Amino acid sequence: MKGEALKGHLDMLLLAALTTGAAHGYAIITALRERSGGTFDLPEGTIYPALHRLEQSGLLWSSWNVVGGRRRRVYELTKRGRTVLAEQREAWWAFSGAVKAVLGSAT
Amino acid sequence: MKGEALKGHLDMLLLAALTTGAAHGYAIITALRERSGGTFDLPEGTIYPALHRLEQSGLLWSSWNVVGGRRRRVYELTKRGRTVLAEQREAWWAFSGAVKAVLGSAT
DNA sequence: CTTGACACCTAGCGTCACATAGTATAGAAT
DNA sequence: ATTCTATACTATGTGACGCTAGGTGTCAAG
Repeated sequence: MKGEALKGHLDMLLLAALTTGAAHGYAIITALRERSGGTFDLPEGTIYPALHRLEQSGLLWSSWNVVGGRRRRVYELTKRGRTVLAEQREAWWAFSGAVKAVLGSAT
Repeated sequence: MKGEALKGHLDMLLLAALTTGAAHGYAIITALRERSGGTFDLPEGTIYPALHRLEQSGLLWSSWNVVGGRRRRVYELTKRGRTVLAEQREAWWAFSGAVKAVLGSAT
């Protein structure tokens, strides 16, 4: 993973990572790394601001939670978050389909 | 198509559009629109600077050409352009595969 | 003689992933 | 005791780049 490939798709990935249930930032990083087979190994400076952005937009909500002396901010999808995720999923299929079409038109 | 979905993938699309042969900027816009079924309807302010960038990086070369009183700058892939395109293709498959994995892990 | 398709160019803007650095706890290692 | 690693979050700054918005000019059709 390099460059700006993620631009515009990160929000969708974060929302998608939360469909399986609430999670805190660090856990999301780990989950994305594992589910993507190591492709998405995102730095903290990428995901924390993104989570804040998503919460501010009303797509996530968070609550504090202390586990073993460590405080965690646990995020969960809002209803709007689910709706937006569905939209972004569709947009992703359109996008990736279009890319495939362009790439494939001259293999 | 909205947002920044294209970020980091535009170069690949432009290179891919030129695998079928030389073309000028305007024709590339049209080709991308058609091949993508209308999904990629890119403004001139997007593709012209991108083409300049690619030429400066040695992935394309261009020559002027006049057809019916209209001047066109015709672009063609360089050898390095083909190589880079191949790399970006692979990167795309890795990327889109990883996205699919994350999206799919909780349908 | 205006409209619209063709064909190119560039200055500047805004977004956003990422780098970087700092704070803090817990457990294991030395 | 101390250092290291993993966990966990915050804040600020930067740079790339797609896009907006403006400009130039040709040609055919109405």
